[in-house]
Amino acid sequence: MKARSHQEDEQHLTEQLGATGLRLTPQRQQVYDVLLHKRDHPTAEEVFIRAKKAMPEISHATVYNCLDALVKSGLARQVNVERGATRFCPNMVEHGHFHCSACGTIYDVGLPHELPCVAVPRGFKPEGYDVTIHGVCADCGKKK
Amino acid sequence: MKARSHQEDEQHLTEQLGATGLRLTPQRQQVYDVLLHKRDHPTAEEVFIRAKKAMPEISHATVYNCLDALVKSGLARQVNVERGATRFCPNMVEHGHFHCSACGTIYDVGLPHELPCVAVPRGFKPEGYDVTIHGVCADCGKKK
DNA sequence: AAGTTTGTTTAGAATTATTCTAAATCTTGA
DNA sequence: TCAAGATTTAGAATAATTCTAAACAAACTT
Repeated sequence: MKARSHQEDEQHLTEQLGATGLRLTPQRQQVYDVLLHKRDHPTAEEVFIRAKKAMPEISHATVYNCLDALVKSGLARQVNVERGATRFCPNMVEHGHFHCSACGTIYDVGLPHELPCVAVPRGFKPEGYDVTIHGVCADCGKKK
Repeated sequence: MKARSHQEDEQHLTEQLGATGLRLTPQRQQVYDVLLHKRDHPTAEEVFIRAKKAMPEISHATVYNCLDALVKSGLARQVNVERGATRFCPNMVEHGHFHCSACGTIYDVGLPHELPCVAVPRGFKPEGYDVTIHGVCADCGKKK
């Protein structure tokens, strides 16, 4: 993975948001930092809690707004693996998610490159796809 | 698709539920009928509304309970394509979902058979997977 | 068949997740 | 500097789901 300097990071954010007609604000920066810092697919609520540590005045609605802004500009993805809160993932490299039904953890997993050839009906325009694998992770498999 | 008689249908339900330690109740039958009748990936709320037509006394909690029972016994699948209510699908044949970002409709789509070879890390036990394709459906593509 | 256990349903309360609202603040450009 | 548009905020409102305790129902015991 290519490491980016803080400078470059900010530039990247500004560009991606800008391309969608959105501004880079301290709140959006902060929310993005939270996603990058611990890539455990947090819910909006979890992002809110973490963001508040560095920015106590940030509000609930703003976190939702920021997350939406990041998703719209291609800086993060929504992850819906089960009933309940949507989760967020800043990994924009093509990958799937492994959801452990025992501990609930979501792991990023690689995908074969042939996947995009799913047969969508004539006239349908695919723009992206999500793959979720359900099962039991190595840790939970052992514990049992 | 193999058509099943009402008789056979009931037997199938009883068996599948039974294997999970659950009983076939009129409510579960009704909820399953609703799913089979209109396969448009309804939310629990929509199932509730439809089920009430034939069974006015059925409660909200029961619909959730029944849907969970059906999912646990392999008679239906949960479908989570975006933020918001979980949807349900009685099609247990391997397939993916195409989610139209314009109209919100979810279509069942075929999947290539090679898919299961996704590379899960050593020790992980995959039990099933979901594929969702996001994009614009044929109808919405035209309208624009 | 009566009693017991276990599973299921019910209404409604409670909780969780998300969106909305209106006012305040900030940015940008004229 | 002023106006327009974007963003944030607190809190209210709504939506989605789960919980609770009581009533029912089916299956199991004796």
